[in-house]
Amino acid sequence: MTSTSDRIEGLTELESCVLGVVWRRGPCSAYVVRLEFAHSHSAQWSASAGSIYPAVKRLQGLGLLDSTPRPWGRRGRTELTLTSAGLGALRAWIQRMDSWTADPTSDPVRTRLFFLDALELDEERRAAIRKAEENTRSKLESLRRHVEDLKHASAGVEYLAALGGVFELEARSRWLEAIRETLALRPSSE
Amino acid sequence: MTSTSDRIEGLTELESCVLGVVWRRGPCSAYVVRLEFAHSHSAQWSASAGSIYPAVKRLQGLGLLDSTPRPWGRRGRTELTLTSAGLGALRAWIQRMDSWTADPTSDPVRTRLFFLDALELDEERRAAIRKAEENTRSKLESLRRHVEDLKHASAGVEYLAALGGVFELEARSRWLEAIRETLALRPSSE
DNA sequence: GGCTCCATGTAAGGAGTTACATGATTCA
DNA sequence: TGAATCATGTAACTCCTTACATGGAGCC
Repeated sequence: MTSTSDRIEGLTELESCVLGVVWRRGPCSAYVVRLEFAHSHSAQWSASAGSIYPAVKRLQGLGLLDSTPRPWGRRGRTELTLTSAGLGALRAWIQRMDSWTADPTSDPVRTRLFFLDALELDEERRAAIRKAEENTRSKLESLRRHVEDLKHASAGVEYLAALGGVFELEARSRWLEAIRETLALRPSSE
Repeated sequence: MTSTSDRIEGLTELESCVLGVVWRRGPCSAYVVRLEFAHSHSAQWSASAGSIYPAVKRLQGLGLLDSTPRPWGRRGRTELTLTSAGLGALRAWIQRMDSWTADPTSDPVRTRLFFLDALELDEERRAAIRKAEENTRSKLESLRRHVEDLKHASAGVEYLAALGGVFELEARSRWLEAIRETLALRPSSE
């Protein structure tokens, strides 16, 4: 038996984020939600129409979002608003802060380095690490710019949250550096 | 047109990891691969039979894994080995180190805190952050133990890679602390 | 003999992806 | 008027999830 309240407690991350975006951007179209996801600096979601529109539909079905049609051209557009149940679901999602959320995230760089010894030559290993360091450095630069923008837009919690990404990438940088230095001490396989 | 080589370049993270586990554990059964995933400290995959066995089948179909039946009871069991194409695919996957891998990961804690202001009271916000800090601290403890074990097992690169998780959780800890302190300075909404 | 792991799957369902389709608006 | 962009979808497909089924091995 799956009740509606079970379903609401088990919203996917994407569904919950949609609620959050509608909460923040006030009444807005699904397209605006889509852009918000597209502008996010994380690689998790593609923000494809094929994920957002169905998610919005599901949330409407659960009574968490309302849609009110606004005249616009001949087709009109629909504005989404949070229902009070939707606001409740968003708050519950934040407050529940399930314990699994604190697990180390699955970092694709870490995943690859886990199997680094499968490469043949030390030089290849060093090259892989260098590439990871360069990628991380360049992402860090653009993320820092983005976070500065948020800061100056006095975006409050939005800025503080985004700062988490900077902390993460800085930590990854230091970790890669540590690995590079440790490997340099290791007897070479070449 | 989707050629076989396209498919091999586009292996999912899970498929590539399966190759990696078979590479590391030598000839082994799909069940061993499953356990390896189950013991992983990241929350990404459930290591369900329904994901591993089909993934192994796909990798066999692509010629990246070989399976050789070994007698065992009446049903026998199958041992998986990497083909040379499989080893090549694993190495290519590591070396490609696609640039998206360096994006900030999608951290569920960060995602939630992004919408922290949707909560009504400052006390609720503080409670949410405290919970995140406690969760992170407890995960960090068990992860540190696990990493120490790897170190003493002289697991080389395995240890260095796992260390990345520790760096990540430590960074999250510091970030949460910074947020908590910043919020304490903010004019209260209560 | 029964209970609990070990081990290997399958079936149904759901969510997200890519790719396509369509129409309206804006601007050069 | 043609191109680009805004805006809203749909269809097919793939992978992962949950839940179930099965069957042997080891142990009390």
